[in-house]
Amino acid sequence: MTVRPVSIEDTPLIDALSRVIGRHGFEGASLQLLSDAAGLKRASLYHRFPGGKDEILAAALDRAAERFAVMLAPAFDEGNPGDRAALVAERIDEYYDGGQESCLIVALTLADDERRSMAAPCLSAWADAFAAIAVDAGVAEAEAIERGQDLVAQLEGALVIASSTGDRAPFRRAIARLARALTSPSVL
Amino acid sequence: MTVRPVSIEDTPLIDALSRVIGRHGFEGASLQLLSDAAGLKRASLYHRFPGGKDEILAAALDRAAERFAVMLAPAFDEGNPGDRAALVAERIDEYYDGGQESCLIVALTLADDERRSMAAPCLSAWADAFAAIAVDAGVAEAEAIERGQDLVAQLEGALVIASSTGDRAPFRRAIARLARALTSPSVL
DNA sequence: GGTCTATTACCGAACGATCTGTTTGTTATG
DNA sequence: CATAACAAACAGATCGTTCGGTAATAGACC
Repeated sequence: MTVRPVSIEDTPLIDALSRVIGRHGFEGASLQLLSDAAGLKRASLYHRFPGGKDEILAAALDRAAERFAVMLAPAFDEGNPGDRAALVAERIDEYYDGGQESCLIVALTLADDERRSMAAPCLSAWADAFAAIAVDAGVAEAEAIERGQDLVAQLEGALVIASSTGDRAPFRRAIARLARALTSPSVL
Repeated sequence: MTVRPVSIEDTPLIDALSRVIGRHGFEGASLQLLSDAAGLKRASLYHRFPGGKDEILAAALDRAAERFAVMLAPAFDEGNPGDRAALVAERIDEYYDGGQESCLIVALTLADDERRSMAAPCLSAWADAFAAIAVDAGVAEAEAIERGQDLVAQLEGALVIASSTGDRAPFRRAIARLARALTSPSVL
């Protein structure tokens, strides 16, 4: 077996690159910015990702899907729906660092149609996880699905506001309300 | 007085340019794309906007502020808060074409820090207008402000979802719920 | 242990292409 | 005659990408 004297491991590397794409968008994330954030020269990035920017984006999306799966896992566990919702809310808060972190999904909104649709599965998984909790809390399925979507929208919008104005209060409120909004028997 | 044989008037020109910036972001909106959307060659765009892309962005933001003022005007009228909210909701729905239109504010989220902050006043005006309606409906001021922000987040997030997945249902629901959410005496 | 070789990560330098920003001159319109 | 629009080109920067070379390590062989 060969030994690889890497200067930065794959996981933190991809996380750093994801942050740049999330903050500047796919087109705005120039190799210069990516290189700076990674601590690797442009040519070295091509050694890690021979497919160029597209492969970097694919890696970022794979990593996002992986992190989303962990983040949303409690939604599909057994147990009290309220507790599961609270745990998911806590992990979402961690993932987005209390609203400071920008969202890769939002960033891809400004890319080509092809790349824009790459984020859709993440969004669906998110809404589905919320809906699963609501269903377990006794909410009718049709309404549970709507609530899931709407609460994802609430969080995404709060992230946009945080990015634009720096005000993280809407995100904090959305996180704080999440469990109640998912499990409440009445309308949202 | 001079005569100006323009091929496209300022207002529709700026609207077309705004759409391009909203869809591709400021960096992604190359002069090629802007030129195509405007039906004017690059050199002609420089004739209309001698300051280049920055002047185009400034014009787009001025126009957005103007359209926002019209859209939100009923919030500061007199009369039934519920009716005013419904009227504002209708105009928001028009502005974003039922969720099809992408939001310039979201697009600027991915720009430089300087340009990113340019969208903040629009966002504040929006939330303030919502808050004004809620206050007139008898909601305590502190909660009214929060509701305003949260409902803006709901709408922005719904626009993100529409951009990503093409599903405009969350936006439609947010519009439909707006008046009730603003004027309801209970919590959101 | 010492030496060779293969493999790997990384980097410097350059490539062609595209972008922004601008200029000059021409055509067309009112 | 003034203005709008265009064609064509320019420099300079930056884009994504490729190629060749360097340093460092691992295993093989003596």
